[in-house]
Amino acid sequence: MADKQPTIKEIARRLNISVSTVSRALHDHSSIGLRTKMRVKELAQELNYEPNQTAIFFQQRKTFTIGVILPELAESFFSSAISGIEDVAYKNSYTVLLGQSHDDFEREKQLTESMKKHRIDGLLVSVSKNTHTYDHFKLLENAGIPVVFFDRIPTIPAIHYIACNMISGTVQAVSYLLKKGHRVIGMINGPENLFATGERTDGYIQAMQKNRLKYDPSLIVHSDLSTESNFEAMQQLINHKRKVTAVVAFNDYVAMDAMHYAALKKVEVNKDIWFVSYANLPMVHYLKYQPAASVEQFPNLQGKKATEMLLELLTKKEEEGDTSHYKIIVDSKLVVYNE
Amino acid sequence: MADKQPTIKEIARRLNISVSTVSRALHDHSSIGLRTKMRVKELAQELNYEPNQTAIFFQQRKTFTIGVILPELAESFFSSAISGIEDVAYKNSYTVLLGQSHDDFEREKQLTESMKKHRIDGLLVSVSKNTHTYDHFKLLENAGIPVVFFDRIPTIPAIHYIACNMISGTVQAVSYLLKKGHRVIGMINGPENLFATGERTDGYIQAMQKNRLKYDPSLIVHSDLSTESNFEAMQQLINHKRKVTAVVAFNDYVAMDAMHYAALKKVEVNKDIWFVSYANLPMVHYLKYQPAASVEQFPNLQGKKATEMLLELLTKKEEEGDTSHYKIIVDSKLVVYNE
DNA sequence: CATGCACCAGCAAACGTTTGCGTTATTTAT
DNA sequence: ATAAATAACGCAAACGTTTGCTGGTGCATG
Repeated sequence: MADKQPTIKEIARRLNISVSTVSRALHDHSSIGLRTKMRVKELAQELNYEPNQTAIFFQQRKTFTIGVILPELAESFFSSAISGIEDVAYKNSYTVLLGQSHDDFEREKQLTESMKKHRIDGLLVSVSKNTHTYDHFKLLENAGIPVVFFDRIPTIPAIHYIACNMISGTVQAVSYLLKKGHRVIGMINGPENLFATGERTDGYIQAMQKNRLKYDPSLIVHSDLSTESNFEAMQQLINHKRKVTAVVAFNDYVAMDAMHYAALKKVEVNKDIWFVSYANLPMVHYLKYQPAASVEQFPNLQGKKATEMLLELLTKKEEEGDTSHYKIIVDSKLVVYNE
Repeated sequence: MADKQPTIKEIARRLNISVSTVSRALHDHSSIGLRTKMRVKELAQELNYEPNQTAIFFQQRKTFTIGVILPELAESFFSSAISGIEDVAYKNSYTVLLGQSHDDFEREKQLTESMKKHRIDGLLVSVSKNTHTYDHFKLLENAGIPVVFFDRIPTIPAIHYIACNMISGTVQAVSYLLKKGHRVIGMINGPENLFATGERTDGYIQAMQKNRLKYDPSLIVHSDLSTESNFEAMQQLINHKRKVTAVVAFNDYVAMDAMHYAALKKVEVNKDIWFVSYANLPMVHYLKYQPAASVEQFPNLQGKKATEMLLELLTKKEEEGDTSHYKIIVDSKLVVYNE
């Protein structure tokens, strides 16, 4: 076992021809005679020759590998995304190098370093919650490695990104509730430093304006997304001086906690109070308390688009010069459950 | 921007010394004087030198990369597993190359090929449902690339693997139900060709024997895991000539379907009929109908252990000779929900 | 004063491929 | 027939590192 892998050299030696000829023969280069091509290919087959990719990577200064850094693989949003990423990469015979930051800024930095060393051709990243500086990404770009951000994108200019516009979905969500007759709509929003939090707020306000209703800031409460914090937020809404009959929750987990808390306080879900949330979960239908609708963020699609964007950048790069930045926004969309 | 990456050569040129000296200086080799070391390191720092890993990989015939092939990243079981894998790999400064087979045998083969070309140091794999031959893995091993199987393991000898023993958990599950007074316990099992299906059956039988009860094969029905099939299976159990008061479901999804179907048929869950399932899901607590208990399979742990095993094999390899095969079985464990 | 021994540093090969250019036959056009 | 074009292949450099071996100092030892 463990035979030495045959090399191009070996083939050349056996056939008494030069390595360059073998190489060209294997690549169907036009300057090699049909006879020799055949002989080379046959022997290659016979010896089970496989080109040494590491040698090729080295020689070509290209690895056909894209790095992916995201916060947490176990989160269903990201695992859907990576699934889409891998699919597109695979179809284009690229390979995926993986790293999770666990929302740790330092680890994110280390990962970018490590990936740079691995000479990835490009990077896909969804930044950690604690990322506050972006030099580590700039470093990659300066080294000619394009970076595409997805979903969690930094608030800096001159980057490529694809993100989901939470505003549209939020507008739809709030409008849906308004149409159902709700007038006092609460929102359990996320941590204030998150981009996605701001978008939800904007969407809420826009929807109110569109319907010529007054916006009451006290109806938007914030949670750090822990269960306790979610409970607390829900408590605030229940105790609000106005009677809140509907709640837009930051995501499904928050919604589940909120609904749970409401039930505890004898506020009946889908009777006294209604919920709309953002879809991270595939199995809302099996839940004890179901939100009436949920905003879909298309993680798989985002992953795919991001990868396509990156691959595009990789081919464009050869042609140089272009300094424009790609931005794609996919609209989120409200999915109303047929109760 | 896009400065040419400085090389060891460049440093040598600037310092008027040889490349070998620079290389050794950077590695703190004992045969280099302190003075030169300092000079080299300073300049390296200044130029922002980074060793070209692809060159090193090539030169050392080692990539510090492990491949991971699994069926479906979006499945929570596997995303937990990969999360554990990445963690251990990262801690040991290994890198993870990713591929999903989508339970497609051909794609699995292609992935192993691709990974072999990438010269991964080792492979972690959970085989696809349709994998019926294993030559593609043997090929890797013959090339000196160790393969460790996890969770979904082939039924062939002489392999390294880590798997979860479903028997123990199943015995616990059935025993639990027996202790609760149930005497007619149904089981919705999976496709018959799956290893995990057999183990569940075995566990069921063992538990019955242990309690000196007669085993009734007609109480075990099979599903292909689709919702329709799950419904059908549940129907069979409900219509069974004996009155089934408890059901062990293949996994949480199956359980959810089964419970849903039971409810539709006016068989009240956790009153007329009780469920135990296998935990793929983190949020059973939020479900409308909850199983009374669930068998934990520790995907994250399996991933970790598998990676540790692989890394161990990688270091052992240097010492050669050892042809033994590692096997680790982690026991599954029943988690009873405090209703 | 010669010998030996640390100590430092350089030379060159090697890893496996690709590719620009040069060389030799062979064919084609004039 | 002769120059010119073409076909088929080889030479050697290059990609960036590591590493075995060799060589040259300076210094203490015999």
